[in-house]
Amino acid sequence: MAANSKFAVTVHILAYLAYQAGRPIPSAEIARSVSTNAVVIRRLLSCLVKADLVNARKGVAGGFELARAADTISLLDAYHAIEPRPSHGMNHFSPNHRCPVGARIEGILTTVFNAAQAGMEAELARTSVANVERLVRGVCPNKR
Amino acid sequence: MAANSKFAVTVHILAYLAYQAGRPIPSAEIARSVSTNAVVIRRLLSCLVKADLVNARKGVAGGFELARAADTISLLDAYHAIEPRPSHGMNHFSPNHRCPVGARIEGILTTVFNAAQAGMEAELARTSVANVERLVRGVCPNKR
DNA sequence: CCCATCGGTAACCACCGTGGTTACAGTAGC
DNA sequence: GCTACTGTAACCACGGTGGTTACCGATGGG
Repeated sequence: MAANSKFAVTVHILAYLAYQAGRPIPSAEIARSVSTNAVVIRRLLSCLVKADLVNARKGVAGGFELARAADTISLLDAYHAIEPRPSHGMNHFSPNHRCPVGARIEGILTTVFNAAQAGMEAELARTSVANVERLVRGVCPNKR
Repeated sequence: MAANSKFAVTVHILAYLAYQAGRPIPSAEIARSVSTNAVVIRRLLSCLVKADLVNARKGVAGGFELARAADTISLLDAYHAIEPRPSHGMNHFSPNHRCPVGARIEGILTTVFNAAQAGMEAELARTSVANVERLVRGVCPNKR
């Protein structure tokens, strides 16, 4: 997954849990909706559980449920749950420090990337799982 | 490159061209500053030339130069030059359309991603190559 | 109890994007 | 024509990641 596919599937999962709220949903059922393997779903749900966005119940008739009301879970919460620290691709980048440009560019790029990231995250924060659910239901989008 | 490393190197290139303005810079010299191979640099510069951000001159004493003043080239211009259409990782994502959630989620995600992308791009647009060059020189950042 | 159902993970494979490298054709100036 | 460049193609190696199988542990119903 291009790092965004993970996020796309995650939002799909949360929307599904919101849409089918009221009972525990097994990973196999979500996998059918996403058209992928149940393990892929559980891998992502494992992150969501660790971030306290979702509760898991094992055993017969177990499954997953949203841990809070859908309108208190933003897509930014989901993003942070599965993408802990955006590496910005700077790992493969170690310029020549003997060059005046190479010596300073790293810090500058970090600042630029942080700003860009913040801009993106601000947008993600504006949409909640409840918003997505309403869109799925086809009713008024009602952003915010 | 994690898709951002390309961008990191691109900004480095542009900053270098601005810093060393006044003469054509061969790719080998930039490669030394970035600590990578000259072909990698030329690959990216090829995109920048196609986007009319940079001019290339072949032959002896040839090299690359900024095509416009550094303060008229934003980092967003650079981003668009090397990342034409952000696929959002949605290529690997084809949910089950027989499920009400799967049927609608794709369009919703596209909207969400576009908004997030717009937020990021708005931030990139706020910084010009001249800003980066000034930061490299260590003088007043003077954003915008 | 025991068994069916479910989450949680490890292990492995295949694929793809991409950085690095070599090679070579084309071009421009001396 | 020689030399110093760009512009690409071709190839390899590596890492990230989606897909799959397998197995352990937990839970609750009979």
